[in-house]
Order: sequence, then C-alpha cells, then structure tokens
Amino acid sequence: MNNTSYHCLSLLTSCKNLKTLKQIHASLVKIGLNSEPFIAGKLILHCAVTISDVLDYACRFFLHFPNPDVFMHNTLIRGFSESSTPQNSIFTFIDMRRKSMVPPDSFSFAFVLKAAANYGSLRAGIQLHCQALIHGLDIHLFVGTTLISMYGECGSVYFAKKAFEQMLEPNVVAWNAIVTACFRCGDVNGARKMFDMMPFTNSTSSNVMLAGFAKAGALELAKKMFWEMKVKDDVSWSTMIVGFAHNASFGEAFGYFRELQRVGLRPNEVSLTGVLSACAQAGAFEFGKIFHGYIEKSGFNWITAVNNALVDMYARCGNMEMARLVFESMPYKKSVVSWTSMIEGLAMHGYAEEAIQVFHEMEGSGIRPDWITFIAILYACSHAGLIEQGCSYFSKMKNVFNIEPKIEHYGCMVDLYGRAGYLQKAYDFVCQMPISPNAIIWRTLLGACSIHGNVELAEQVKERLSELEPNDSGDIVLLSNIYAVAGKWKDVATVRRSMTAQKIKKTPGWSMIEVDRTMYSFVAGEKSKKTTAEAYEKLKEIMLRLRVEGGYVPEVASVFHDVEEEEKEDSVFKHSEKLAVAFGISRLCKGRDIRIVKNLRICRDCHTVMKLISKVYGLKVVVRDRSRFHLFNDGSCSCKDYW
DNA sequence: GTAGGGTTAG
Repeated sequence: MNNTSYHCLSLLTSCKNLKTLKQIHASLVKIGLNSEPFIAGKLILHCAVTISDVLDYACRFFLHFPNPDVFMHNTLIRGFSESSTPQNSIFTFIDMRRKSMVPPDSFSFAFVLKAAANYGSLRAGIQLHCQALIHGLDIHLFVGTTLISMYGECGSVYFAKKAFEQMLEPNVVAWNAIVTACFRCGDVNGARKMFDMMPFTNSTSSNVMLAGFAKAGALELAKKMFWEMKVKDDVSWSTMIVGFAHNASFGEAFGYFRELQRVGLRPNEVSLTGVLSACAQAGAFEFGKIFHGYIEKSGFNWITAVNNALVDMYARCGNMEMARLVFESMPYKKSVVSWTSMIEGLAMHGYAEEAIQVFHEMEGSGIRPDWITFIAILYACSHAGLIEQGCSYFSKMKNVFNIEPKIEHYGCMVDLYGRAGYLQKAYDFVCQMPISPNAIIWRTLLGACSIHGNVELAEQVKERLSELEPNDSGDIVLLSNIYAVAGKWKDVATVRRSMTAQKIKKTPGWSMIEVDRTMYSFVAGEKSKKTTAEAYEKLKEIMLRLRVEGGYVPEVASVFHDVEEEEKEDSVFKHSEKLAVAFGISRLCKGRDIRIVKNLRICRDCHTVMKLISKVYGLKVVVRDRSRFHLFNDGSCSCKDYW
C-alpha cells in the first residue's frame, strides 16, 4: 500500500459525518482508489457502522461495487443487523450466497444471526443455523455463542440448549450466554441449574444471575445472591438499582444507591440512570433535582444515556421546561432515545403541535426515527384528536421509513379513532389488522366505548376480552361503569355479582405526592394512616369551599353501583388523588405547585375538582395519571377535557 | 481490517 492509500485511510478514520465522507469518497474516485478492495472495505465500514444513519449511502456504494469481497458483505450485514430493518441484513446474506463467489465466514454468521435475533425471527434463525452447519461453522466458538443468544432472543430455550450442547468446548462466555438465554425465555430454574453446573466462576456470571432474577421480578432471590457475593463490582450494584427501578421498588433503588456510596464506591452512569428512572416513575421531582445536581458536579452530564434519563425524569415529573433545557444543552449528539423522550414528554403533556415540530427537527438533524418514536408521535396525535395527522404518520412509518407496524402502533390507531368517537371505524380497523389483536387492543376500544357511552359495542368488545383475559378487574369495572352511566343498573348488578363470585378484586387506586423530599402515598378509601386522616380533614374543608366559591356539583354518573346520591358522592370523595391534593394544600408552602402521580386514570369528578381548586386556591396542580399529564391552572386543564 | 456473555434512558 502506498502513501496516498495511507493518507486516505487516516482521513476516513477521522471522518465524523456524511458530508466529509462524501468529500473523501469523491477524491478517492478522482485518484482511482475507490475500487481498491481494502479502501472500499474501510469506506463501507465507516458508512454502515461507525457514522450513524448513513447506511443508505453504504448500501448504494455497495451495489455499485463490481465484486465486493467477504469483508464488504460482512460489514453491510453488520450495519443492517443493528438498524431498524434487520431483515435487510438477512437479504444481504442471501444475496451473497446467490450472486457472489465468496463463501460466508464465521463473521458473516455472527452478524446475520444477530440480525435474526434483533428481528425476533426464529424461522430465519433456524434456516441460518442450517447454513452454518453446511459450511461447518456451527461449531465455531463465536458462531455457537451467537446461536445460543439468537435462540434465547427468539424465545426458544429448547434450541438454545441444543446449540449449547453441541459446542465442543464452551468457554465462560458461552456458559453466560446459555444462562442469559434461559432467563430471557422465562426459564428461571433452567438458568439456576446451568449456573450451578458452570465450571467457571467470575463476577460477570454472578451479575448475569442478578440481572436475570431482577428481570424476572424475583427481587428476593436477587437480593439474597447479591448479599452473598464476595466481590460486588459496580455492575453488580448498578444491576440491583436498575432492577429495583424496573420493579417499581423505588425506595430500595434509592437505598442501594446510598449504600453503594457508603461502602466506598462511586455511582456510575448506570446506577444514576437507575435512580433517575425511579424518580421518573414515582414523580419524585425534588429527588430528581438533587441527582441532577450531582450529575453536573461529577461530570456525568457528558453521557448521552444520563441526559436521556434526565429528560425523561423531568418530563415525567411534569416539568417540560427543565426537560427541554437538558435536551437542548446536550453536549454530544442526541440519540434517537433523546428525541423520542422529548416527543413523548410533550405528547404526555398534550403539546401535540410541539411534539410534531420536534419530530420534524429530528428528521432534519438526520436521526432516523424508530418504532418507539412512532408510538410517541401517534400517541401525541391521538391525545390531541389529530386524526388526519395520525393517519398520515402511520402510513409514513411504513412507506417512507420502512418500519413495519407492531401491535403497539395498531393500538395507537385504535385509540386515535376510538378516542375521537369514530368507534365503528376503530372496530373495523381492529377486525382488519394483519396481526391478531391482543387484550390491550380490545381494552383500548373498550376505553373508547366508555368515553363515548356505547353500550352495545362495549358488550361485543368485552366478549372478545373475556376470551383472552377473562379475569381482568379493570375491564370488568370499566364495563360496569359503562352500564352505570347508561343507567343499566340490572347489568351493573350482574357484573358485580360475577365479580364477587369469581373473587376478582378491583385494582386499588393510589396517588403519590412529594412533600419536603418525602413521598406520601394515598389509597382510595384507606383510613388507617395518620396522614390520611389529616388529608380527609383538609378535603372536607376544600370541598365546602369549592361548593360555595366554585359552584361545585359532584359528577357521580360513573360510580360503580346504584346507590343513593349521597353515598355516590362519598364514593368519589374517597378517591386517592383528592386525598393527595388535600394533603398537598395542607402541607406545602403557599405558591408551590402541587404534583401528583396516580396509577389509574383520573375520574371525571376528580378532574372537575382539580380545575376548581386551581381557580379557587389560585395554584397550579399537576396530575400525571396512567395515560397522560393534566396541568390545572386557573380553572382549566391542559388536556382540554380530552383524555 | 470485522465477532460472542452482565448493568444504560424512550
């Protein structure tokens, strides 16, 4: 290789964006080096892997290259395997087998199997396994390990174990892979068995177990193992903290975070994202701000993942100004997660237009939206009643971005039509879906029937739901409420009786509020706690003032059963968000916003009460319910009563 | 010149 080639190579490696890359490519063409296999390989490696989102360019270059070698094929296969269209990785592999004279090597299989795993296609995985067998590469150590992981990710623990058994000399990585595969397929006992049989011990293997237990929700097992571990590295601690956050054990997430510092370790970026996720879910705004301060001080604000967690935390704590500030001052390139978090945050707050604008900015910045971005944008449209725009994004996703809609996207579309009152259209849409609808899809439609009081359709939908998940308390309560609003008390009674007979309990509603850096939770109808008693006292006073000054009339139409008016009032009076807001008014300093997080959807009556409180008491109330944010200010809500 | 197992946000 001559000096010019070396010069071109070093230019390539330092190149960071498509514009410079195009310039280098042009000069390569000029001096005739673009057909040099080694240089061409490096060029394609750069487009397909190193610089993000220039895969199209890599592909075009590849297609025009006379006889691409195995390296170039592998690189393109690798680039597609991590993209939002892993199928293209498999197509490239097939093309290589059909058209090219170069046989695949162990790298080809490692990459293309990863694509099958990312695509979640067991069928493709098995066919590729056969191909590997034909080439005698199925027993290759790296290929074998990738086979195990692929089968695990495609949900077949049986094939994963088979692939493991066929390995000649499995090393520690292969053992860890089979344990992870068992966990991924929900085979916790299998994972434990394999772990006990392992001829190696290192801390990675134990961390595999911790992560597996935590993901399976077996926190007690994870804790037991964690405390028995002689060497706990920072991954062990981070794994526990993230595990707690995922399982809604927020107190323990914070506790372990403190403890890791107490034993003399420093928090790393993963443990920080863990505690931020706990803050985000619990709506712990004050805690979140403290962690933010720590992140700034200790220099973790350079890490994209940490910033993304901050954006999400602020958004879920109802502070979009701070979310935006973090988002806009991110030092490194924003990732697709950064953009999506921002879009979702805006959408949750009902700022649909802004969410759409950020989506366009994202397109302009060259970051390709992925399937979750589309969920966020469809959610924004459905919650703002932007039906035409929602439909156009849905088709754009398929036609422009080549992203195959998943069941979640179909769910958004059902919500889009249903919420806006096009119930028949929503129903037809469900019937024509190419994927068979799951319980969530039908439940979305049932929710729409509830909003628009369509009893007939609700009954049909509930029947479908009963086939899939017969004992879901939420569905039964929803149907009963639909009957109640329609005044069909006989049907309400029948539903209630069957619920009692089958011993189905209603999911208790809870609300949380942060006062003086302490989280207080309230449960509907609960009377035992001291804080609850305090809240009840204050609530009585508030309701009286709302009646006198705000002209409040209780909205009790959806109350569960046909009882006297006074009793109905009493029933909505007990809702946890009312207790939380009363507690906030009683404890928080004047002028402070009240922020509440609730696990279920806010009811119509509570919604009215919050609006009146914001007017009569002259304060801002922010309620994050199961599906979105409500910002109550001066007598109205940011959701414009559309939720 | 490219690869496999553990924790990272939406």
